[in-house]
Amino acid sequence: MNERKPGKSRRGASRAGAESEQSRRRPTINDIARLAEVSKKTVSRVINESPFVKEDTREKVTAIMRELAYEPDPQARGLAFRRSFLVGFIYDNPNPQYVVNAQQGILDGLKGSGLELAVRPCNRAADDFIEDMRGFIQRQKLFGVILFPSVSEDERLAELLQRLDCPYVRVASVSLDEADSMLVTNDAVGGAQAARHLADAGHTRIGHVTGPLTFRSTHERKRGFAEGLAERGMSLNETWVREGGYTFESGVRCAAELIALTPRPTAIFAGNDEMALGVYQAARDAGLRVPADLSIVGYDDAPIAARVWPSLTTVRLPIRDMGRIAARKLMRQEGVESPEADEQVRPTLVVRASSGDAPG
Amino acid sequence: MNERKPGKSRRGASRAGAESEQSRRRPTINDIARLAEVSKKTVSRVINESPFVKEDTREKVTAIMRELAYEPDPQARGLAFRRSFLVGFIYDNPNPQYVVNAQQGILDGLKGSGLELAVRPCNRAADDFIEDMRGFIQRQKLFGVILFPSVSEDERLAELLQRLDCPYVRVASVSLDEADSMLVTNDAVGGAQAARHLADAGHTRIGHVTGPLTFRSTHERKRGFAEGLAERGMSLNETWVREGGYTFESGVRCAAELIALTPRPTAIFAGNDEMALGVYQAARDAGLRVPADLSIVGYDDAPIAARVWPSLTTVRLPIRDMGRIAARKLMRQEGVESPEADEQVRPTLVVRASSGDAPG
DNA sequence: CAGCGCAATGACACCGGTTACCAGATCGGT
DNA sequence: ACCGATCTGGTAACCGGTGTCATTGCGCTG
Repeated sequence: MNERKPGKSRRGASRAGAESEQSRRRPTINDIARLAEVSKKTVSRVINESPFVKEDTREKVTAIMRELAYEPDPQARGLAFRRSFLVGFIYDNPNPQYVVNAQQGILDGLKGSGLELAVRPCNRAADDFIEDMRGFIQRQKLFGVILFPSVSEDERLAELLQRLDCPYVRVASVSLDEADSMLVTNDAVGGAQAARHLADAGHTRIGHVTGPLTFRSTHERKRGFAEGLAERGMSLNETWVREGGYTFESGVRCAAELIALTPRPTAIFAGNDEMALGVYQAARDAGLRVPADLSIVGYDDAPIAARVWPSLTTVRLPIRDMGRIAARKLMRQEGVESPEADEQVRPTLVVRASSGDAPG
Repeated sequence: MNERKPGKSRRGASRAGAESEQSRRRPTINDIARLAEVSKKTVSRVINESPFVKEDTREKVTAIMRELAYEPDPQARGLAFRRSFLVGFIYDNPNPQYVVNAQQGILDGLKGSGLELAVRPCNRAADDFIEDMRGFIQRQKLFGVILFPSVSEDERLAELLQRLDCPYVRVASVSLDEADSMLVTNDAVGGAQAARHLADAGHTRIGHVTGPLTFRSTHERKRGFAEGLAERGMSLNETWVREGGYTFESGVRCAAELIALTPRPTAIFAGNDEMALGVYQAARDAGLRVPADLSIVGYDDAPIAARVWPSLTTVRLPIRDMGRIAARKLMRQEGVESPEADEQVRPTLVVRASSGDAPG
């Protein structure tokens, strides 16, 4: 008698005919061992690439595994290893484009390794945030965790991961941890590129709508922007800086304030593309033409940047690459072979139609 | 001697001090059984909500589980159940917004159930597509799979899932399967709404840029659109219909063709927002004002729809809801309690600035 | 009061791999 | 030919749960 609740599952609904039962069942390590005339331990050694197996034996076992299309059961392996083959992707970024790209990159990096990706959005402001994460990490005995901004900047989570002995890689705009666990995005470089581009076009009154000051990336982008201006003999005028919230609405509001100044800036560098679109809106509201009256530069190169009119000049972040690199970093940390050595992550400026020469 | 490859893992690197070892280890079912003075089988019964446990016993066991913050190991359970607690989300939609929303919805539905979500992008055109999927499903012994368009329309995959006895839910614009496994998106309803909206604004020459004809949704949206026009005593003129590819560029191309006709349409219904933006571009190229000279309606309500100027009238698809409903459908199929009964998925028209009265 | 049926529980094997430990085989050196 | 060192492979226990089946205790019936 089955003790489980009913549930009209289709499983096991097949007829009792046991004819091809043997051949239908997935092969186990015992089947391989029997056919190869070795012990299951030896098969296990082959699976785990132990060096203590004679070449002949290894080949024989490998051949049979291939023949039966044998795939070791990750659950059983995980149980014995006291560890799963699940990599956790924990994120709290509201930008879908960002999340999907990061996720895709991580999957690129994981491909072929036998590791699966379990995704987990989170809310850092929630009371049970840490408890929730602890449950996820510990219950699933995660192989490792990959963190992207802004949750990557959370020290409570980092501390939890260390305490639970769970390997992780943090992607962030500044180094917060030991090098092995960090992938730095060089946001300052992107800021500097935006600054040089606008300065070289002759702009001298340049505004900046920043992200929330609680984000590291905000400071990095601003710092780089200031440095870029400095290279051209200018300096960032705080009068023309406003703190936004990485949202469209905040972009509108901040840009409207900047445009209302006398003299007004002739160019605005927005901390992300979303806010840059808000700047477009504010410019339209004020009757300013882009880029004739006002040049605009964004950050991220969201797909929308190429779709709006005029198309948006912006700093492209290689998010997908970052995901791939982060995944491989994690694997290498854990002794899994991965094809590629470390790469540098560098933002690049994509010049489109929203930026032009300074008026006058 | 350790046979594994090195890998400078931090795991197990802690000092040998065994003082708090006992209390640090996660409790197992044996610990609970010992403290509750019952057999582990009885604890197992409590975990699985078997009805054959005396109320007293259940309470005692539950109390101890809570006290020790015991969480059964999903790997061990899965091994014994011959099934994992992983739900697979297989997708091939290129639209990040769509993917993230669907994913978020599925996670909403799964929340608190103990099921985790493993994501898997795929390429239906690849030679090893089915083999790849088979590996994923069988190796991980997936609890179930959720499919969104367009991979949800793939019959080879559906057949594979049936053969492997893996439960699934398909989200699609038409019913392709038994009701339990299907969540229908009623795309025709959305098409009809667009048609009525434009007809009521006085448009009589209405163009339509469709998606690829290989997609079911394309036919549904077009069918609904035609029905909506019919309700207003009009009919869809095939002269004003073009097949696009759900991409920006195809939107530009098709709209340019339509605009070049004499007489030209005064309104265009695009099969998705991406193409609708292409229509904007074509209108600008032709010197037409939106919506004064040309009204435009899209489909999806992508975030960009509210950001462009003029903002885009479009049909909103409740993708996140669809994800939640799909997840719960899957759970209910498998006898897992889920809080909510079935809901209907209905697109809604969001009227913005890109559509207006017919000129003249 | 014996006999029955059923709720409640436990003993034990098993899921598919792994490690710990041991024993047999191989091999070069003397 | 003998011996210890070095490989190689086997056995048993274990990872943390579940299935099967037997056993216990109890209220009810005849």
